[in-house]
Order: sequence, then structure tokens, then C-alpha cells
Amino acid sequence: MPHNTSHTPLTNEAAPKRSRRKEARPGELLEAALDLFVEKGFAATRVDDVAARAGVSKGTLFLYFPSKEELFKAVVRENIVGRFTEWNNALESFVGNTSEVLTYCYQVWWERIGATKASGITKLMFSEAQNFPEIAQFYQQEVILPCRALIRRILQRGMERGEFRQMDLEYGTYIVLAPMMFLMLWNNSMGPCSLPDEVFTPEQYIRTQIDNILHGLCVRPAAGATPPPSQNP
Amino acid sequence: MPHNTSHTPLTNEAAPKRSRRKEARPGELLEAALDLFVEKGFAATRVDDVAARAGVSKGTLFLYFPSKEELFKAVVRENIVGRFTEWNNALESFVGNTSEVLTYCYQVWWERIGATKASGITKLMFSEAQNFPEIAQFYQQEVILPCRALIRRILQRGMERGEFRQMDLEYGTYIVLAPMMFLMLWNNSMGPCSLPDEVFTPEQYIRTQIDNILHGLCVRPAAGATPPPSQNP
Amino acid sequence: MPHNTSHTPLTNEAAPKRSRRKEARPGELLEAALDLFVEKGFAATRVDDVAARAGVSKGTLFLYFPSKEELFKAVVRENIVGRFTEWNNALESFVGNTSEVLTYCYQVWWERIGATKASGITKLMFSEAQNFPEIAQFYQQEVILPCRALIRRILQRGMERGEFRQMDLEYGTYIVLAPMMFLMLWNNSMGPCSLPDEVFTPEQYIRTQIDNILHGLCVRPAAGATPPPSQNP
Amino acid sequence: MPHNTSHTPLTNEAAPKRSRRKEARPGELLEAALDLFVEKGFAATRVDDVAARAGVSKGTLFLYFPSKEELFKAVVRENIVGRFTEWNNALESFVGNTSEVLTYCYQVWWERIGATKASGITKLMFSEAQNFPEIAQFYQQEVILPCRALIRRILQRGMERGEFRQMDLEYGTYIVLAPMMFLMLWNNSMGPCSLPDEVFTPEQYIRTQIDNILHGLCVRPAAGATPPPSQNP
DNA sequence: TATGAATGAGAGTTCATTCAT
DNA sequence: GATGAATGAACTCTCATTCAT
Repeated sequence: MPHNTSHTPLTNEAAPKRSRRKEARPGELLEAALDLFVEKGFAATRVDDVAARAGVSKGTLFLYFPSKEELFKAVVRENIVGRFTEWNNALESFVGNTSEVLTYCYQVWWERIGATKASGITKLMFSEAQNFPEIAQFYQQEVILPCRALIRRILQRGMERGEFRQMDLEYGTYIVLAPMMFLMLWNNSMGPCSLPDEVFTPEQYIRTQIDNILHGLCVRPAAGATPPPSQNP
Repeated sequence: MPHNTSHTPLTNEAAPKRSRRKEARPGELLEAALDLFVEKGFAATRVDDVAARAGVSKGTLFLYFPSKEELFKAVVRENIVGRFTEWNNALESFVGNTSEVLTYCYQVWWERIGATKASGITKLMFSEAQNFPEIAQFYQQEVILPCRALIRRILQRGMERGEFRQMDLEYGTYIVLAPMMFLMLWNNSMGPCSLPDEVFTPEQYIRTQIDNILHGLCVRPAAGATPPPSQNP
Repeated sequence: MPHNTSHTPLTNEAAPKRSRRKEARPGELLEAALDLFVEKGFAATRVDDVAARAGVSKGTLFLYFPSKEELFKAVVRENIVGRFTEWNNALESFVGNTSEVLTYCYQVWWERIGATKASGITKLMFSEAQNFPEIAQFYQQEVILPCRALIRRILQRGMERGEFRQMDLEYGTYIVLAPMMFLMLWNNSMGPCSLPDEVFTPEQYIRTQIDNILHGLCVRPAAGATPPPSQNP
Repeated sequence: MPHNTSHTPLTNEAAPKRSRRKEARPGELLEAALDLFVEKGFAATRVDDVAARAGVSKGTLFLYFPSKEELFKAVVRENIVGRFTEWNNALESFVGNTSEVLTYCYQVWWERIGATKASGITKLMFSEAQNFPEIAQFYQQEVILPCRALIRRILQRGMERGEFRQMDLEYGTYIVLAPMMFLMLWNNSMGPCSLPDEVFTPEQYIRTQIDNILHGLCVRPAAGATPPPSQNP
């Protein structure tokens, strides 16, 4: 038995075994849980691992969350609330033409959500939606719907100002939404598994997408949107 | 690995349905497994359920697949191989302007992959990529890369014929890919959990996306792609 | 590693690891569970121990009983059903004066219930009644009530034939019941913990009780049942 | 074993209630523990619940009792000592015929023990005897034996005075004891779970039992105690 | 003295895997 | 080949006990 086990440690290496930080704990646990749920999925994540990553024992986790499922719900709630409104507010005061609004929209989204760990929640929801239908609906209600509403307002502004062409607003929202979603999903699942010589820069991806959203691929947009096919099978 | 030795080679598609009940077993198991893996994820799927859905006993499953993990890999392999080449071939012989090619591309993809259960494999891969990195790489190698190569050829064709504007081809592929991917992911996860009064028609979604991919939102595509922002924060 | 582990055992000592006896298992488990529940109580009994005593693994127990609580209920049900009717039937055909009926009643009860492991169920019910109120009610319905009804019939017979004195039948049943119950409870709890030089013979206990039930302590039963107390505190 | 040092000796009953809040703690804990142990059994009772019912924190409980098991032992000790001597003394000075003594004995027992929470200790001991053999022996030594000794003295008095018939004193004690015990056990376990339309009055139960103990069921006690059975199976 | 956050061994339960039939 | 009873490692969750405050 080393003789200094009971003394004050010489270095501040060994952290105190039992630190009492009731306020900090839930947050640390939620963060750890978000990481692991995103990485491995709900079922494949062990609560021991969540606790360990948060630096506490398994028992402590259950002190704050009555079950693994409630932990999951808390993770989703925690990471949803606030994020969207933050984004929303940043856009309210913007002045300029609607193309600029849209560009700015992407930029703010990327900074505040897309590039942060919060984007993992989207991957999580897509993975677990079927196992947690109520949470999935909650997510749609609190995130997808408001997000599409915001996009819809921007598109409408563009149409009203004669900047954007007429379109079905309902489906138009997905034009803006889909590339965002895809990027978040990609970055949180297959992206990290990319082949070694692959290079992928989210900023470049975003720039390309925005450019296309605004102008499309065609040199001249003019003549009829989708011309009838010729003689193909 | 007994299961590879006992069932028909992957390239010998469309084996005769008649008589040979035994030969059909692995296929039924793979189909059942695909359904359940897509729906609940790998970890949350019980092999009992897979076997039950395939109408066999749990023991029989292990006769064909040495472990749950191997079953997973087989599911991915089975649903990847062939599907893509099928799609690829359909496009090779196409004649017409490149907008039409792209439109046709979407149409074929939707018919042969997007609208079928094969789309579930995409959701599965996104959900489980981090847990099965080798499979994720395999999927990228066998699906994502060829798919993007195909799209790249189409885009290049458009550029060469003066139909499409110049662009970075590497990121340009995602313009076409992202909306497809998003649709497959959505349909296999949150889509079915949509709020009751929500209506969502994949065909309308595709039409809107293709329209935008080709022409963008802006009325006049002309001048500078992304004009500099004015005086905003 | 002993060299004959993989051979046919020379003696039939080592039982086969995995014997398939679907029919026998539940019974063996119920028996083991009864023993342990009676001995240690519901909460203090571990399912591992039940399984071990039944000679199977923990997993096997859950193959037959979905939970520890259901196992408990099954134990009670199993040991209640039939026992009482058996006893009941044995008395139906009895001929003789009612004192003899009562004596015979005690004798049959002792042989078929009191002296058997079934008596443990009474101790179990008394211990766990508050934790399993539904089962306790079930037990009262199925055991206590019929038992008292049987006793009531006997008492009534005695009264009608002028053999027994008039009494309140409702409470009269407890005259017969209480000594039986006490014996079962005693034998299954404190009895085995008796002090070393203590001797206690159930048969002698029963004989003494029956004798008192029939004749009481007093030499002459005649003069007034409970005379008023004199000048005591 | 800190708890013995910090609370009042067991013989110093009825400590002054005033002022000393701290001194009252162990008593409150023991009372709460008795309630819960009786109600749920030792294993199913959580120390948190005991502490909560006593209005203190879990940590405080362990300040007075080094473990749950020691708490249990203390509960038994506390509720055994004194009660019996109290009862015993009340009977010593009694004057009258022995039937009256016995009746008075039941009355005092009921008032001081049977109808009080102290009766719960009997249920507790019967439930947990096998799990705490030493305590069970202690209980027998301190309660059962003295109790039977008291009863034996009464019976002997009756026999000596020619009031009671001759009998085996050892087993005779159970004639008086069993109905008491049964009542305490019943009231603390199945009684509260009785079917709704059931009515059960302890006082009536006691009256009936005492009447029978003294006089028996038979109209004429006269001839041979248990006549030989006739021609029955 | 009193607290209650923290612990971790241990409980019930699940489920991929095995194997006698 | 096919079965499903049996297994046991691994999981979630509980709770008696500890200890910094």
C-alpha cells in the first residue's frame, strides 16, 4: 500500500472521487449521451458508457434520468429547444435581396447548427424515428415544421418581390431543406467512414448547393422546364 | 461461413421459383432482415423476429448466417449489388438533351430503387455506418462512388454540349444526389411518423427538385451567381 | 483437462447438460420456487437460486415464466388448486357423530396438506399478502372461504344433531381454523429455529387441540360461560 | 455499532418527550421500520422509505444503525422487551377463578399487545424467521417461552384448583397461544386484503375463542375425549 | 449532527448463439 | 436440414452503503 494514499495528492492529477456538482451533472450526461447515441444509435449505446464518458458511475446517471429512454428523450429535447429560434431570430432583421437572405440563411444555419454537435440530433432522429414515434413527431413539430415555415417565408418574399419564379411553396421548402439535411446526416454517419483519399469540404458543398438552388444547372432557364422525352424506352 | 456456400451466387439473379423451397430460404431471411433492420436498426432487431418473419425457426437462421453481424453484411451486399448496374445500364442508351437525361435518370432511379424496399438500405447504412465502418466503406465504394460517377458523366455531357453551366464536378454531383438521398432517408424514417394532416407525395417532391436542379429559384439566372451581401451583420 | 470429458461418461453420474424436457420443467421450477419463497420470502429469493435448485439456467426460467412475479403467482395457483377439493371430498362420505367428523377432518387435513409442502403456501401468503393483494384475495376466495364453509357445515351438523352447543357459526369456524393455520405457519417459520432442547410433535399438538376444541378446559362446562370479574384492576 | 451508544437504554422506558429532539430520532426510525418491515417484509423494505417515514435523510439512519440488518434486529429487540413483562405483571395480582384469569389474560393481551402495533412484530418474526435464525431464537427465548410459561402457570392453577381437567401442560399452552397468534398474524397480513363484504371483529373473535377454550364445542363434555371412529375409510 | 450526491455490487431480464433431437 | 429448448454473457436498473460537505 503506497504510503501517501491518504495524503493530499502531490500533483492535482487524481481528481476527487466524489465531487458534488448536482447542477453540472445532467448537462454532462446529456452531452455524453448525445455523442454516443449519434455515434452508435440508441440500442447499441450502453448506459455504462454514457456514464463513463460523463465521468460518473452508472448509478449516478439513474439519479438524474429515470431510464435510458427518458435520457434519450431529454437528449432530443435539450438539443432541439432554442437552437431553432436562435437561427430564426438571426434572420429576422436581415435586409437585402432574397438571394442574399437565402445565402445568409445557409451561413447562419451552418455556423449555429450544421457545424455543431446539434446536427447529430438530426441523424439520431432519422435513425430512431420508428422506435420513438412520439419523439419523431415532437421533432417534426418543433424543428421540421418551423424550419419549413421559415424557408417558406423566404421563398414567398422572393416571389413577391419578383426575384423568384412562381412555385409550389409546400414542396419548394424541400429544395432548401434537403441539402442541409443531407449534409448533417452525411457528416454524422458515412462521412467519417469515407475512403482515405476522399476530400469533402462542407463549405464548398454548401456553396455549390446554394448556387444551384438559386440558378440551377441550365445555362438558359427560359424554354419550358421539362421538355418531353424523345423516343426513349 | 456456411451461408455463402449454400445459396445461389449473387449474379445468378432470378432463380427459378418452382420446387426448390430450400434454396429460397436465405432470400426470405435477407428480405425479412432488411425490413427489420431498416425499421428498428441493427441492435434493436431481434433475430427471433427476423426468423419469424421469414417463417422459419431461429436455429435455421444460424444455419445460413453464422452470426447476426454476418446477416447484416449479407443484407447490405445483397441489396447493393445489381441494383446500381441495373440503373446504370438504363441510362447508357439514352438519347436526348441532358436535361432530359437527368429527368429520366431520376425517373428510373425512383422506379427501380427509390420507390422500392432497396431504398431502405440507404437508411440502414446511414444509421449503422459508424458501427460497421467496413460495410460503410464497401457501400461507398460500390454505391456512392459509381452513382456519383454516373452523375458526373451526365453533368459533363451537359457542360460539353453547352447545356449546363460550368461547375465543380466533384461537388456538383451532390446537387443531384442529395435530394435523392434525402427522399430515401425521409421515407424510411420520419416520413411514416408524419403528423396526421401532413401530405407528402414523392412524385411531386421529385418533380419540384428536378425542376430546381435544372433552373434554380431565380427568375433571371444571368449575372453573378451569389451577389455580395449589402450591409448586414 | 481430464481426457474423458468428451467420451460417454463411464458412470451415469454426470447428467446431460442440455436435456430437453419441456413438460417437466415448469413443475420442477414451481417446486423449487415454492421451497425458496417459503423459506426466504419473495423478495429475498433470487431467480438464479430458483433456477439452480431446479437444475436449469436462469434463462430457462424465463422461458416458462415471464417474470419473477408471474412465477410467484403460478406457485400460489399451482399449490392451491386441487388440494382443497381433495380434502373436501375425503370428508363428504364420512359417517359418524360430528366429533368424529371433526377429528377425521383434522386427520385428513394433516395428511394431505398440513404435513406436506403445500402448507408452506400458507406461510407464503401470510408473509406476502400485503405485497400481492390480488393474490391474497384469490387465496381467500379459493382457500379460506371454502375451508370455512366446510367447517361451517360440520359445525351446523353438530348443532342440528344436538351434539354441539349453539354458537355464532361465522366466528365458530375460526375455532377449528386457527389451530390449523398456526401449526402450518409455525412449522414453516419459527419451528425450524426452535431452541435445541425443544421438542414439538405436530401429532400431539393436533391431538391436544382437537380435544380442547371438543371439550374445552373446564371440568364442568355448565355454569355460565364468562362470569363477571370480581374486584380486579 | 454506534447506535447502541447514542440512544437511551431499553429499560429506561418513557423518556421525557420534551426538548430533546435528537434523542427521539432512533425511536422514530424504529417505529417507521417496524411499520414497513411488517407491511412489506425485510427485503422489500427500502431504507430510503424508512428514513423518509421517520422524516430524516437516509444518511441519518446509518448514523444510528450501522446496517439494515442491525436496524431489523433493533426493531425486534425494541418491540419485544418490556411488552411482555408489562402483560405478565398485570396478571400476577389477579384474584378470582381461573376461567376469569384466562379471560382477563386475553383482555389485557389484546389491549396492550394484540390491538397495538406491537402485534406486527409477530408477523414480522414469522415472515423472517428463516432469514434471521438468531433473532428467531431470541424471540422464542424472550417472548414465546415466557408467554407459554405464564399460560402454563394459569393452566396449572386451574388444574390444582380442580377447575380445569388434567392435561399435558406442554401442549396445553398452545390451546391458549394459537388463537392469539393467529389473530395477530391475520390482522397484519391477509386481514387488510379481505374481500369487501367481509366483516371481522377481533373482539367477537376473541370472545368466541375464549368461550371455546373454556367449554369446547360439545354439549356434554363427559365421557371419553375422542371416541373411536366407526367403520369409516 | 445531518445531509444527499455518489457509488457499485447485485438483481431481474433479454437475446444471440448452441446443440440434442 | 430443421427445430426450439437451453444457455449465459451482457444489459438495464435498484438500493444499501459511503463520504464530502
